[in-house]
Amino acid sequence: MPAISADKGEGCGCVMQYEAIDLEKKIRDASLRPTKQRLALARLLYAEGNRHVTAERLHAEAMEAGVAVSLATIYNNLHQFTAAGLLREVVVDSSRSYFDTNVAPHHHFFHEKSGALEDIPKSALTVDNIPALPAGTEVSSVDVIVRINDTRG
Amino acid sequence: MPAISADKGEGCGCVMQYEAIDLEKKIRDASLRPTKQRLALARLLYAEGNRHVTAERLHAEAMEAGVAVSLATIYNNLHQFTAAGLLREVVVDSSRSYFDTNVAPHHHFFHEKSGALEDIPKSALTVDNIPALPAGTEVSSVDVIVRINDTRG
DNA sequence: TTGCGTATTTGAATTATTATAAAAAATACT
DNA sequence: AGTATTTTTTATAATAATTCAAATACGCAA
Repeated sequence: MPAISADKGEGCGCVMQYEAIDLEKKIRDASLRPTKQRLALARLLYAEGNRHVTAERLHAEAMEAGVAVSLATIYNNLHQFTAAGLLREVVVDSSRSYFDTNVAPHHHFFHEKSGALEDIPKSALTVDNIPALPAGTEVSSVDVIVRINDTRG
Repeated sequence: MPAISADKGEGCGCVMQYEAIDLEKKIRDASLRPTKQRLALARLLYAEGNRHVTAERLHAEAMEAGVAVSLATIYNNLHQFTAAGLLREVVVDSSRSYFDTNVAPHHHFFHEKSGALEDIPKSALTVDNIPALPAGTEVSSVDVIVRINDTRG
């Protein structure tokens, strides 16, 4: 195996090169090692706009992209990214964890039937009059989930 | 074992009697049979004010109260009660399910460290300006979770 | 480059939950 | 009451999501 490999040979790679450097910096700044697996996952996560991903889904995408990573690695990295503020965990369904690449404060629509998540910008929704907190505590975050279903009637 | 037993012998039992009748009606109205186990669980759930319970916890309480119910029964009943509108499932932590005996619309404080849940009355908090929903969908519920932590600094 | 210490990866284990199938209990019918 | 029918319970197995700890690979210093 050559020290410097092209991974995916096709295309000019210019943009990928920029992305790669960008992502590598992102990872280094989080004091994580830019390993082949981690970079591949970062590429999948941050390639195009904001995403809501489950571990299972990311694993499938990695396999599909020809990167053989174990599920345990997926979980490790999702949690490390979350701890570093590169991802945010969204709890909507008690049976699985979703990770959101949008780490700015915002809320969510959750389509109960399909399991799909959609961002609601923070500015598009207001939460007011939060009552006094229990003594000795402070707000860590305010999560609003608007659960929606198909109209029927 | 006598046909009519007092279960817990101490005390006058008057209030318990009322409660028992009340709970039996509640269960019957949900088209469920008032079995010994189901009644015992209902008693534990609705004995005193609103509660937030996990399956594991309810099971422990049942055992402690001398009622031998299997974990499968706990899950069955929690789900049946939820389907009947007697309980509401609250998703705060993707690793376990909480069931809330308060089925009126309201929100929650969630203490991240201890895992404790506390109700916020619906009237004590306002959510406004929910943006337009995706086409063909309607709101099923709006859940607000105020995640809190111990003050430190 | 080589070797070392630590971060990372991964197969195996663990946990919460659900499914199954047979026995027990509750209700319905007569 | 006596019997049939249906619901419920439970032991056990199965599954899904997640975590653990041993083995590996990486990045750095010499």
